Amino acid sequence: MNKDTIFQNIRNQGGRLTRLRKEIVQILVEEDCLLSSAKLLSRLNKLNLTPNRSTIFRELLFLTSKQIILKNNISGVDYYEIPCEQHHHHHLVCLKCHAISKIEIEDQLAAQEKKITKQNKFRIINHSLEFYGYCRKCQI
Amino acid sequence: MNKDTIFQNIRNQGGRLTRLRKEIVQILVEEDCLLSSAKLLSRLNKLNLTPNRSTIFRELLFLTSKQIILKNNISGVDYYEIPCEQHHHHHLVCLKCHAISKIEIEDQLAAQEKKITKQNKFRIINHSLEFYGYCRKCQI
DNA sequence: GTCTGTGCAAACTGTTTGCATTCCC
DNA sequence: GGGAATGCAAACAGTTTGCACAGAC
Repeated sequence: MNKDTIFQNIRNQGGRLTRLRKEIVQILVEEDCLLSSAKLLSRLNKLNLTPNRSTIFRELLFLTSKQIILKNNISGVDYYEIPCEQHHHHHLVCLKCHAISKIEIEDQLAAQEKKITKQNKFRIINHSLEFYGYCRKCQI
Repeated sequence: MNKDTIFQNIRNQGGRLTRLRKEIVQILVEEDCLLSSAKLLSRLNKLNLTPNRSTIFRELLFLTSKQIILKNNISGVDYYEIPCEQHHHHHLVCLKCHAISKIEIEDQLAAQEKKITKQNKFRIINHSLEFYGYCRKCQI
């Protein structure tokens, strides 16, 4: 999803296009992976935008509620990303430096979900799969 | 792993067997699924044990460090369970009532891990897979 | 002008830490 | 008796909320 489509989407849903909101979308589009509120804030600071943290949280809540971004809590902190409609992906999480990277693997999880739903009477909405370990830099 | 083996294991590693510690192990063995510190505390209360919360956290840290239990953070809160050596399992997490249940599915994740490690120079230690949705009771 | 978005301060949840006391072995 | 375990209070991180003001449309 490119940023202008997203802006249109926001307008269509009655949202306003403030500088902050546009920059946040821009940053998330460019990042193309999970980003924490703290990292997002420091990115904004570099653009001379110094919003209050509560504003960031509210903005991320807004974008999540409009289904523009997805929230994923990893080890206690919330991360956000723009979903990629074609390829559902997973993440590699470094236990030392906490870096997160995307990974695309073939899995039959979508197929499994149907089976699980049937067998367990549990209606699955989504899933999250993270691999924890040590990234290249942190292995030594 | 049964509780007496665990007690022996604790003794062997220099840990003491206090009433609290024994009850916590007992509760986790019986639960046989993820339990939060808060739920654990309320189970203990029913047994007329009213430890301080910090004691609970320290106890769970102790058991984790001794590899007797595993910690899994889901949506911002830590859950603990006694690992099951034969079958690695995953979890169904209800988005409404937050109930967590075990699920065993055939996956090739162990095989995938080797491939990922090779391709990404990322040494995987473990993974976590959770399915989010609505449990039987919460589906209306 | 209206209603959404924002800043500020304060509350909140889950977890961690320092220090003095208790009690297991 | 010595060291591990515990209670208590206080700190901490990440997130949420109430209220007043600012700014997009």
